[in-house]
Amino acid sequence: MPRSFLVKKHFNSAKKPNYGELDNHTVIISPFLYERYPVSVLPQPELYSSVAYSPITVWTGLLHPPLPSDLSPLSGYPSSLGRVSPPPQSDTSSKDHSGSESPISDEEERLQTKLSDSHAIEAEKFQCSLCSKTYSTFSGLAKHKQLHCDAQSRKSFSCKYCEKEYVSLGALKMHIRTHTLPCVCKICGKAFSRPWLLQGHIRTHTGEKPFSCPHCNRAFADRSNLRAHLQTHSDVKKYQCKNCSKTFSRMSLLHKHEESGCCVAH
DNA sequence: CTGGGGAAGGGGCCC
DNA sequence: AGGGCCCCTTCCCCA
Repeated sequence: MPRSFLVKKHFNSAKKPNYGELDNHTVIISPFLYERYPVSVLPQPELYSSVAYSPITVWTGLLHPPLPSDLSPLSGYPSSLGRVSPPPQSDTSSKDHSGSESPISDEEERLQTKLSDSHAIEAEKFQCSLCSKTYSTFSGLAKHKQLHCDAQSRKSFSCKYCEKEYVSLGALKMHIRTHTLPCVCKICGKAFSRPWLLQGHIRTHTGEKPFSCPHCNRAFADRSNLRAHLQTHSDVKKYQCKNCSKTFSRMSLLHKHEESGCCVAH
């Protein structure tokens, strides 16, 4: 049964994924998750998709239409910042850059030499513009920036589907799941970004509510919802209006209160 | 209109 | 590195 209220309204649809393109991305959920569901509506084991979810599929062009070849996972390195983009096919070999071999490419080395010449004239020490650490040699500064400061201060991994950027490939992969939605409910076909989100969704089919309120008889399928419910038992709510000191059990309620004019009136 | 419940999204942390 | 989990937040619906 369609639950239209579950469909998030996207005010900026340009950034949202095309869910219709996700047919080939499925995830196998352990049958025990379905065990409480009536057998007649459960998918038979042989009907389970044999295409297990793999983050690798993000990069292998299973989406329709195929992704532009120039949008590699590491294509987000902003060359304008003087950082050399890693080879597109060597994303798993990034550790090589920290090995005993030269961690700096020829191109970057030339750039550093060029910069070194000009900087050496201006100062005896090489100072990191980000954390102010100083180094006696430019190579020392370059290594510091490559291994620490640059990587932490600049988001280097760009999403190929939207404008978001991340400091680590792992974070980017996590985010990309929100576009590819590889976890598909076999009961209703709804897709999710992570397996545990799907598990939580399956509880809406099974009716399982493992999180019980210690103060009343209510139970919840989601821990966060229980936490929000516990606020209703509290005399002093967690979220307080800074103007009238009224407290609310949820931030959304506080926001509603503020938008209703309390803050304007004061 | 307000408060609460249900469902879900997403970043961060830990193992 | 990847998966699981935690936590916070948001959205929608309903009483």
